Amino acid sequence: MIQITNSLTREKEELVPLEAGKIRMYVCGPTVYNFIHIGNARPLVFFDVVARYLKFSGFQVTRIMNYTDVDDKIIQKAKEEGVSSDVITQKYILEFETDMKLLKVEAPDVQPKVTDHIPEIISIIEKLLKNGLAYVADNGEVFFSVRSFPGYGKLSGKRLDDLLVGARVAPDEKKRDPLDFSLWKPRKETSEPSWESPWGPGRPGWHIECSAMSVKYLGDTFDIHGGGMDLIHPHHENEIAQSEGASKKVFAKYWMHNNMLTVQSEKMSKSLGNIWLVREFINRFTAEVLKFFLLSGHYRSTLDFSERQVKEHQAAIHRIYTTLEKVSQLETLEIKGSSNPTIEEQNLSKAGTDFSQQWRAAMDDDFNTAKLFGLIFDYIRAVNAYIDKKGFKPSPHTHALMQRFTSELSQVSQVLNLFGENPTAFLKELRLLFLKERGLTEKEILDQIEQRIEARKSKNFQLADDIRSTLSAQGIELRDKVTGTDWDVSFTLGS
RNA sequence: GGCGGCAUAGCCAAGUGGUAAGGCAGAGGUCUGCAAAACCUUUAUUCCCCGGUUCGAAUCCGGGUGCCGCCUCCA
Repeated sequence: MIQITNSLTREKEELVPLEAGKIRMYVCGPTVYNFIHIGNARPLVFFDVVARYLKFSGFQVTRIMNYTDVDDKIIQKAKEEGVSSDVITQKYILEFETDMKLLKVEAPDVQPKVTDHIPEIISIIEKLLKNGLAYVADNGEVFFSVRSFPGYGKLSGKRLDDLLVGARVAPDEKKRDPLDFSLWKPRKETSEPSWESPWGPGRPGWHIECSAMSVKYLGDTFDIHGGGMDLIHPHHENEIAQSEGASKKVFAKYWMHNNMLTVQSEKMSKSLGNIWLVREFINRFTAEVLKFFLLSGHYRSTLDFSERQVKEHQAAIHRIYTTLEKVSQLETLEIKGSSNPTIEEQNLSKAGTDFSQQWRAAMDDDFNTAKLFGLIFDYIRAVNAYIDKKGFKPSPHTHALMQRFTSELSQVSQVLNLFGENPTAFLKELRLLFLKERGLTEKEILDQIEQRIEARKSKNFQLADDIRSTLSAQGIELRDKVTGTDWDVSFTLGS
């Protein structure tokens, strides 16, 4: 049984699909006028995981995420750059797709654009007018009449009279009530994108697009609507008013909202200027580290970003991949014969059984990825304890135990979209990125290692140790093995 | 002013009535020429404060304090 916290009821509820075996979900997508930052990536990564887990649990999932490609900000940016809005939106849709690929996040089933759905939008507005929930102002602007919709405020818990006191509601003499919001905006300048409508040339308001596109692809009522918590009011509240006002049916059954990413306790946002672009982060630290970070806390909690946290997560993910690499080497080694499993082997087998059951339970419980991470580390410790026990020799059971581990992790990987890289290649990438961060080259390190090998041959341990400690101070750790000296990086140095 | 969220170790973080997961950092040990990785042990008598309910509360209730978000574009 999967439970999700429904923002609408503020309760954790059992997920019961409207249609057996199927889940239809809609998540608000980007306004395409800029590069996305890692705060924007949180819902992209999280709702991808939601969809993946639902599929993993046997549901057929349809997921829609829109592109908002008509908007004041786009028009403004187009003006600034002296180009048409299309130029801006086409560019940033491509950039968004690039970022999604860098993140290795699966694309939703449909990514509709507002500009391709003007007839649908007009048709909803007409329904709202017919139902007495909207009105046309003298200049051709169409407004939604908030006070005519009795359920207004049910998602955000806000009351209309309280909102008025907020004093930040823009006064506008065309509106019958200051809280009414725009469904259709008349064209101001011919250079603006506009479409013909029964109310003259113009363009849709912000909220109506999501109502029109969700209904088109998912029907009047669908299962899950997701987005960031900052969209609850007014965006999602208005979507409910429009959709339910037009169809007279329940809009979305479950509302899921991810919390914000903060920097020093302040929301990461374009307006505050404290952003890290997705591509910058990935180029420096990999998509794995970003996704690990974004899923390391529960989705309903704020997540604070700092460079220190990045290092800690790098160290954590390095630990996971180091174990995966060790295991992959043992996994190929099959020993024939028979023997009774040792106590260690029985324990590891049980750890696998526990893990298999517990990680699903964690995900069933409102997608608790943070708890799942804890379980992974438990399992990893059990595996390391077995492999690295003094005097360890592979037995006829080793192969199966390692395969079990790999197969459990690969199932988790399917769901979290993490830990699926080739361990050796990924660890190498981490090492090289680490060197790049610090302006070091692999050759410098290999040269140092050569010198140290010479020093050790001549029993000059003083020099050998000096080389080691110099490298160590730079975050490079040397490992002497029978086969030679390897090097690796230490992420939390200096923190 | 209204609505909502959060407060758990040095840092991050899970945990919604049964006696504090996990990661990072720290300490001691095993291993090692010295190290590293890995493992073992250890690090919060206590979960912002004050009351209450209960055999029992980080978890429920009441009252404070602090931080954040939304009410304007924001994921």
